[in-house]
Amino acid sequence: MKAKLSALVLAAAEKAHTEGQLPATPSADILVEEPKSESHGDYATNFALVSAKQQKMAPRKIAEILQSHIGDGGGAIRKTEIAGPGFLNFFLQTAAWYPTLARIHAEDHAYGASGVGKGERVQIEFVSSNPTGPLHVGHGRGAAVGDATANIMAFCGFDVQREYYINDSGRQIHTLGRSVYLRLLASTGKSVDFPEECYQGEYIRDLAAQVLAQEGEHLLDQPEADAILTCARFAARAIIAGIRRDLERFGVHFDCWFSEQGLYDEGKVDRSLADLERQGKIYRRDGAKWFRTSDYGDEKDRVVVRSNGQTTYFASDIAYHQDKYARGFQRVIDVWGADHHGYIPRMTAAVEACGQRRDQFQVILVQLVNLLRGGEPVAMSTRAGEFETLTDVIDEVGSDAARFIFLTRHYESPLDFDLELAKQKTNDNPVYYVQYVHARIASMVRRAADNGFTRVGWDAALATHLVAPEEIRLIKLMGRYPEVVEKSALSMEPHRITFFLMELAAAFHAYYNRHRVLGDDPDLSRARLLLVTAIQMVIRNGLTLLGVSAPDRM
RNA sequence: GCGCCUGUAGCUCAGUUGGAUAGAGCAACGGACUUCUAAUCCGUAGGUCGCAGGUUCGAAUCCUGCCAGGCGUGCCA
Repeated sequence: MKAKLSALVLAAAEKAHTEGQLPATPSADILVEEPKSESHGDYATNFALVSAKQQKMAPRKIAEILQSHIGDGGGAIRKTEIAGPGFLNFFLQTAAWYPTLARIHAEDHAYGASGVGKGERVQIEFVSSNPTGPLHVGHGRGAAVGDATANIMAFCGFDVQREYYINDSGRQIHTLGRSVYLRLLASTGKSVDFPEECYQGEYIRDLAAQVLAQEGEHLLDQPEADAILTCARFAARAIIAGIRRDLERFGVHFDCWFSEQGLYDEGKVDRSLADLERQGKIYRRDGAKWFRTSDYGDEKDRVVVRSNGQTTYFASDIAYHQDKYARGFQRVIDVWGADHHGYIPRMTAAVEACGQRRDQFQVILVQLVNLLRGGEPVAMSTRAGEFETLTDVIDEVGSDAARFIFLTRHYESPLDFDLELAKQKTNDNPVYYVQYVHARIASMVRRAADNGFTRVGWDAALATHLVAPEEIRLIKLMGRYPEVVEKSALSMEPHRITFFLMELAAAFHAYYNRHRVLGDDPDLSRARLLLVTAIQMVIRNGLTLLGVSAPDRM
């Protein structure tokens, strides 16, 4: 409808220009938008205001000329009105809204989908938590944001791959192995010092018991270095398996689990460093090797090989990102915790130095989660082992509530996650508010079937019974959904869909309380069933993109 | 010091990418269950959009400078 009006406005302006009423050729980017207030019509254009300078004419005068050429849009426009400084407002015929409803019924599960992504190959890498302990709530937010973004982009025609990068190499894996080994020694009765830098959580003791059960007593007779390596490999594998389980529970599936160690094993890190060194992008200083990231906008150069010969994480990250582009992704999106933001300039620099455009690398920086219980902060420290794990939170509040709450805020703002609030099945908790719409309508459909209203398909004649202002408002609102999804995909902001769903839910609940769907008039009842089942489809489609279920009963 | 993020109603947050009179939820107050699910709805009240300039027909939105909070700033990961 919006596009149709834009075309109409442009045609009118061109006609006026041809007839000599407008001096300049009208530019093509005509903006038609929905005014906030209904008194300003269903749609409005600011063409007259925007083009006043170009046309050298008063905005209201331009609007008048435009108005005289607009016509009735093939019967869709009831009236036009010039208002304020020069807006041209459109008031549509009631019947102009029915095609929107027809479209929802026709497209059903696909309503809201589009092809704006044009098949662009995009990779979204998210969570990528180090395999040294279970996922906590912060990772949950990254998982919800990454997964929903991937869903939404895929729905909009992007070719999306989800990836998890496993940091299974380097010092913290060694620390993990050492932590398990020391707990293992302690469990055999030896008195050992357990250093502060080791992982303190209870799960380390469990892993120690498991590795002992699998490897047997001879593990203790091995040289310490070998035993630690065994423990490290065992623990990392077990923790990754646990992470994978937690994510499955959370409804998150990855297409690819990518191993950092694999990059080393295949020589990709060495090759990448050698290439860059040959190109003069890496140099030696103070016994270390430095990458010239400052040539690409970073504030200073960064070490890739330390003077002790060990590579830094940055080195493998460079090789890793090169590998992503080598696999054919046109755009790479990394979802990181906000505490990594200092890493963005150097990673962007590295991507550019390796021959990609800056805009082919994007970072979604997810702000921190403050976990609360009844308003009181819950301590979260991995080292002290007293953190709330994601799986505990899912146990307590459920996957749906957790995912929805993670997506009720722009990812750039910090989030207070209150466990008590998330559990409440009241209107404090927006997830149930939205799901309730779906369940209520499902219940109505069941009731309708009992009363002999077999589920009716789309029927244009029947739809003309929908004339109440609330009904038109609902259709209009649903008509906006495809645009919301598209903007959500292009800006990578899933919360837009969450807020849209809450708005649609509010409009539905208000309608429900005011109008009876299943009443004495069979045609009216059938017409209203057409309306509410469309709402049900839109709610379900939106919840699905967010990774939240749409229940038939609550 | 420098960099990134944030600042909107008592609280938690939206704000259609520069539009008209800035919106929700919670909390407060007053109402609606003999009803298709009250996990709901209706109403009242609540604002110097951090502050000061600038850009223009028009600014919560863009630019500059301040103020406040969070995070970062390693040959750590």
